[in-house]
Amino acid sequence: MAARRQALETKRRTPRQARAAETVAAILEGAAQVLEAGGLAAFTTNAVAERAGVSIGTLYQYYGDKTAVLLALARQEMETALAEVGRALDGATDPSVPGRVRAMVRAIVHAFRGRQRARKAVVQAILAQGQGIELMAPVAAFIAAAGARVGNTSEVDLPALSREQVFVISRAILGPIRAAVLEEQPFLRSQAFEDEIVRLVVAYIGAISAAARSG
Amino acid sequence: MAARRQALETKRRTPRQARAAETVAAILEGAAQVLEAGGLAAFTTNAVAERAGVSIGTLYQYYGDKTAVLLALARQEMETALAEVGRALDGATDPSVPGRVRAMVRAIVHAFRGRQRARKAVVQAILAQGQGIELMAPVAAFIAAAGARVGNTSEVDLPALSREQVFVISRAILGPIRAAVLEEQPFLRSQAFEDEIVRLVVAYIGAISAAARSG
Amino acid sequence: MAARRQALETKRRTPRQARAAETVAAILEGAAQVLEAGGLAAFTTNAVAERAGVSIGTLYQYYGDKTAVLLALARQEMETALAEVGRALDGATDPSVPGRVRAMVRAIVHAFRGRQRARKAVVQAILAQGQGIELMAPVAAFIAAAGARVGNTSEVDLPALSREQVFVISRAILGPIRAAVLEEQPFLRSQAFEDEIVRLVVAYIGAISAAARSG
Amino acid sequence: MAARRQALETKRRTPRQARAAETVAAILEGAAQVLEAGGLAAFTTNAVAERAGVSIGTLYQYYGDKTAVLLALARQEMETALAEVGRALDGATDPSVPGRVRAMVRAIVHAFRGRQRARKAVVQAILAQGQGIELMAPVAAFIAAAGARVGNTSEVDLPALSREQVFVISRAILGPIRAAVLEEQPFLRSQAFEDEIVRLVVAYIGAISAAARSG
DNA sequence: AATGAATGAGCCTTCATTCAT
DNA sequence: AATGAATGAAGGCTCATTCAT
Repeated sequence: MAARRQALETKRRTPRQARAAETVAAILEGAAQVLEAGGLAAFTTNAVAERAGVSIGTLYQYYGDKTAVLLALARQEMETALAEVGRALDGATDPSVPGRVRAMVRAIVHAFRGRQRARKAVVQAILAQGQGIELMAPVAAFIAAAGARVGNTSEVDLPALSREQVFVISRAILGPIRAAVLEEQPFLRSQAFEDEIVRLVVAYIGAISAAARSG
Repeated sequence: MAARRQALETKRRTPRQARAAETVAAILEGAAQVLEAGGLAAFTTNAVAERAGVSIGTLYQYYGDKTAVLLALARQEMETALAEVGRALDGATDPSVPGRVRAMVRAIVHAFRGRQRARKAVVQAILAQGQGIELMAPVAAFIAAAGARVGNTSEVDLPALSREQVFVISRAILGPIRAAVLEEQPFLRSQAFEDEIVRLVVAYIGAISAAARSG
Repeated sequence: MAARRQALETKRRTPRQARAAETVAAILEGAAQVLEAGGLAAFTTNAVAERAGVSIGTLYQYYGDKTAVLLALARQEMETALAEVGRALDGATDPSVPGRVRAMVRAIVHAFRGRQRARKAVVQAILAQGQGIELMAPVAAFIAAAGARVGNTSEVDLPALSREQVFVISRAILGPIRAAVLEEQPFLRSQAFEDEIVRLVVAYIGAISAAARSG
Repeated sequence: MAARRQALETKRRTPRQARAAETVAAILEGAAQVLEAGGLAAFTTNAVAERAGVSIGTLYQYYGDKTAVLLALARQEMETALAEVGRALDGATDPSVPGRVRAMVRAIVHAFRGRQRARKAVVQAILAQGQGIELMAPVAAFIAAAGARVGNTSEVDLPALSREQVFVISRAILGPIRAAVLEEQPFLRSQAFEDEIVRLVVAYIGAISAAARSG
């Protein structure tokens, strides 16, 4: 797992042909399956290649090293989740602040298509690699933007958020969910848990707003 | 070709002599130093033993395997931190709810005696091992108890907390700090960051209290 | 800290290419040479790989663990020896019972292509591993079958043998030879030794036959 | 297990006091128990010392190395067995050749006080150490002497035995028993098995005797 | 583009043995 | 005589990665 050449460029070869695109998809699917089946400990490049039905050589044709595969999988799932959050925000039946927050929380909780073990493993790996920041960046940005959107409502009067506030608000949403995933908490998908996160976030937003008014 | 051994009992042999106690201390200090210097990747049993100034055999006399060393270090630091939090709570100059929360946050932020890399590595390892829950349990219990203490104040009227509430409140404190540690955020020890966490927690407590009154 | 693996399946990967077959042969030849040169104590996987001219990783690509290499070598030599015994029995110039027994004894004594140290080491290892039975089974079966063949002669009238009788007759042949190998007795290949084993076996067969007639 | 200084001198210090004799006995008893409980794989000097209730240092005060302990145990059991065989021979109710052989076989089969696992482990170890000869020597001598005693009967006319004959006759008795022990054959203590060994030995003695008369 | 046999650095762990107390 | 903490050489084994085909 020592860093080699281009550990940050996720892909080594950009697929220009349909066949190659299939191969890449197969590899990521294989990676998710290996993770789901055996967790991080089972995640070896050879295992992924075998599960994906490609040779180990082919895997390395597309991904420079083991980490790149993991990162690519994480990125793919993150984008899917982000898109879902966006969709949830736009199509929220309840356009109030709590309603929107609830929609976001629900979308995030249900991300990763139900593969909880794989999700846990990806989170662990990302954290262990210390690459949490890069991957979290778009999420934080997204949430900051969402915060701005929330601010454009008559309900609350939200000022431009400081970096600490963006950080805290994004962790206030992601943090409890991530922790519940890692700890395999049974209430992850429960209504009560969702309620509390919403309460936390809404209360915080309210506090910021109140401070801005009075300050 | 040989029998395995239990990997969950942290210690293999309980020191009965002063010399042995020194050895154990040396091993944990060595572990912390290795982690601080090279992160998780450098954390090999041989490296720890060498840094500790003991033979690899001695290390294994006290710890059944590599993980046990890490866990012991984590436990030790956690207890130290918990004790500091308790001291901070008792001796808080400002006995108000925000004052107490601030004291807790500050104690946690400054835990691990400033060894940020080691702290990060320990957190990563604990998460990667999936043993986050066990180690976090006393922390969560502590915070829940602290929450109860807060409730016994005239300021707020806090009901008995549900498990989801205990979970969310403990993550609301620990989560942002942990994330900032893992991501090596520069504002970890800043006043602004501390302010925001306090704001988050106090707002949440207020919301719970308000809900209890009206509900 | 890692998952273990099945240790009883001798081969891990079945060679599908000529190159792989050569590698497997090289490993077994290396194993035999290491054993011949240094006995069981020198039999380390690293030594075998080096002697075989392959990397340690390659060795483990074909054999799951150290024992598997030893077992594979034992099996290979056993099969060779069995084939030779069969050839000796069929082509015995003297078709009488003593003649056939003598042919068997001679074939067994001269098995393992003269590598006495390697043979001794293999026998020791097999015994030490407690896997003597499995490997001896085909030999015992072979001898039992040979006994039946002997019975189909006009000379003797041999009834179906009990399991104890098969056991004793096979040990009566193999036992002294094995003991002589292990103890490095100088008379192992001598005419006198051969004579005595033949006498032992023939006398026993005669006694069984006589008992059957009178009983 | 590499040979060190005085691997052949079993004992390092001759006990001159009762306390020391007890210690030695405790060590051998501990060794037998470890062997019986966990086989050869569990036989480590530390385990033996612990089971014996003495410190590892004390063990090394009496036995120069690990092998010495094993050898001492083997020797002790062998002497006990030999004494029993002698008693069996003298007190055999049936003084005929078959009667005496049967008494010997029975005594050997029931040796090692029923600790079959320990017995198996000791046999394996002795064979693996290549020290089978030394330990077998007294047994072979004993059997040769017994053979001479048998010869002094009116029944058979047994000449002085050649070394090959002594070897073969002693293996004809010990070999099947040893093999049955190693392979954990269920019929080890059965009447049928005893019968066959007796038949084998008696037939062989008869054949030698007949050859001497005619030759 | 794909294959998969081969590589080898390096990790974890065991256990016989020593020696200061 | 006894103790037991400490030693450290040595060995089994994994797995990311390469490269000839």
